[in-house]
Amino acid sequence: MTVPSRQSWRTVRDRIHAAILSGQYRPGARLPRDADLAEALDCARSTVQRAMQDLAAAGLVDRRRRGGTRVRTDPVTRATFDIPILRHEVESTGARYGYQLIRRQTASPPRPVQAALDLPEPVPMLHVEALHLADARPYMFEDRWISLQAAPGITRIDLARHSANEWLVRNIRYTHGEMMFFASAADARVAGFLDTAPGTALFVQDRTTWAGTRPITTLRATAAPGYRLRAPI
Amino acid sequence: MTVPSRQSWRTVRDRIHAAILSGQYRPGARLPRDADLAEALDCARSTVQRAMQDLAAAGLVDRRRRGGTRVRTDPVTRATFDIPILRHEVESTGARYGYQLIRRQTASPPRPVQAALDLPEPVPMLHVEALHLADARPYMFEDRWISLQAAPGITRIDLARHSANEWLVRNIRYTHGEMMFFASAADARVAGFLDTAPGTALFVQDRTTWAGTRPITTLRATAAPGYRLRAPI
DNA sequence: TAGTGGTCTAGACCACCGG
DNA sequence: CGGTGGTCTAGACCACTAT
Repeated sequence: MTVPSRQSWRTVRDRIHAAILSGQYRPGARLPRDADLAEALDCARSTVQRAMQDLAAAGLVDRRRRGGTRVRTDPVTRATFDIPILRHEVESTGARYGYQLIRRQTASPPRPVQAALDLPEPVPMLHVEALHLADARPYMFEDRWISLQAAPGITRIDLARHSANEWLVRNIRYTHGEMMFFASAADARVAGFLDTAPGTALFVQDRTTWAGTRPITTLRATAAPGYRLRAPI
Repeated sequence: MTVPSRQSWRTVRDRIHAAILSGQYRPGARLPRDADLAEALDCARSTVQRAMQDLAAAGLVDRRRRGGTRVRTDPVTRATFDIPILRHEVESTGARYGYQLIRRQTASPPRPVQAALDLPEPVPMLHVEALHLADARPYMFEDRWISLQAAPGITRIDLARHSANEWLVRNIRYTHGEMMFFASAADARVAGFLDTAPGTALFVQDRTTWAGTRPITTLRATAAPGYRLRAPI
């Protein structure tokens, strides 16, 4: 008869986690194999498997066929964070979201953009510059290049009213991408948009997305002073 | 008879993902329920479940009991990144790692540190300042406070030879924590350590970790100019 | 309250890799 | 080659919630 032991895989995970925290299994130590843990914890092996999968994803243990499961000697600190639609990010702080188009034109992207998109040769793309506002104050300046091949529909959008950000995220799905975060001193132009002094230290993110091998868009977003990116770990 | 259909859950996931990308299921649309998808894709329901779990974790779909699975209208951009041990981060670039202790003393933490750790009242902690080097050049300046209650063993470590970073990560396990990233202008002292001019825009990360409700350590790491944090999405 | 996802079980075979 | 994790299956019951 099926006798579900009423313990979720999370409980099993936490028990194993606690055992590691307590020092029962030291860094580098090998844990019992799944089957034995399952017996000890009175659950099915697949439940242990599910729990271990989570611990491995969190970077706490390392699992190898034949090699067994070991407590990682050098656990990585793994953080996950969400980049929401800017409108929601702003509104979640209680501020009113605003948006302002600065530039919209078709052009051939400069070398750095070509490189970021892995373009072998220049292809006309849509270049958009926009300012996102929180309570009418500058929040983030966006400099974006959009592939007309990957997102042809973008040309029919009134970008003075709708942010390319939102349209793209809602209409063009990506398979993968890359983000880069760094600090940069504001140049005169960006400083002007963000209403700050040139040279101010600003938080910048570059983001590029693809659908398969086809680039969709690459973006440089420069946040106004005071911006912080949070991530739980 | 058991007839494994030789398709991994990843294949099932990718087929569903492709169907969404192709527009077969538009944003907001409801997907068939797991059981029907399983039949259509000729696999077990648990395989579809595993695939959907991944798509939901990636933020592409939203799953609710009774409500079914829907393509997210506002998919979040979710990034995961690893914060490795600095020694490894430096060495992976081909550079030689160096480490230099600047300060080590027991003291009562200042207000901001108390607040970050949720400390109701001041408690003596170990304060460590150190400089991490890449090929003998400044790489990152670390300003750390360590709970003597959570990590008593740290007092026996020769922090002039071993970075607190490495010892903690190898010996004290945390249950959760928080990271914050932002840009900051170098003050005179940090500028001196990082061999740059005061006012330079620098990439800063604050990191705090707990074991349950007990704080372990809080850290502010200021990277030398040029530092970039990468994250695949 | 009915329908859907969430989880558990027991068993099987496979893929990888260390000894 | 043998042992371990990875995955799949079929079936069952549970938990949540949209209707």
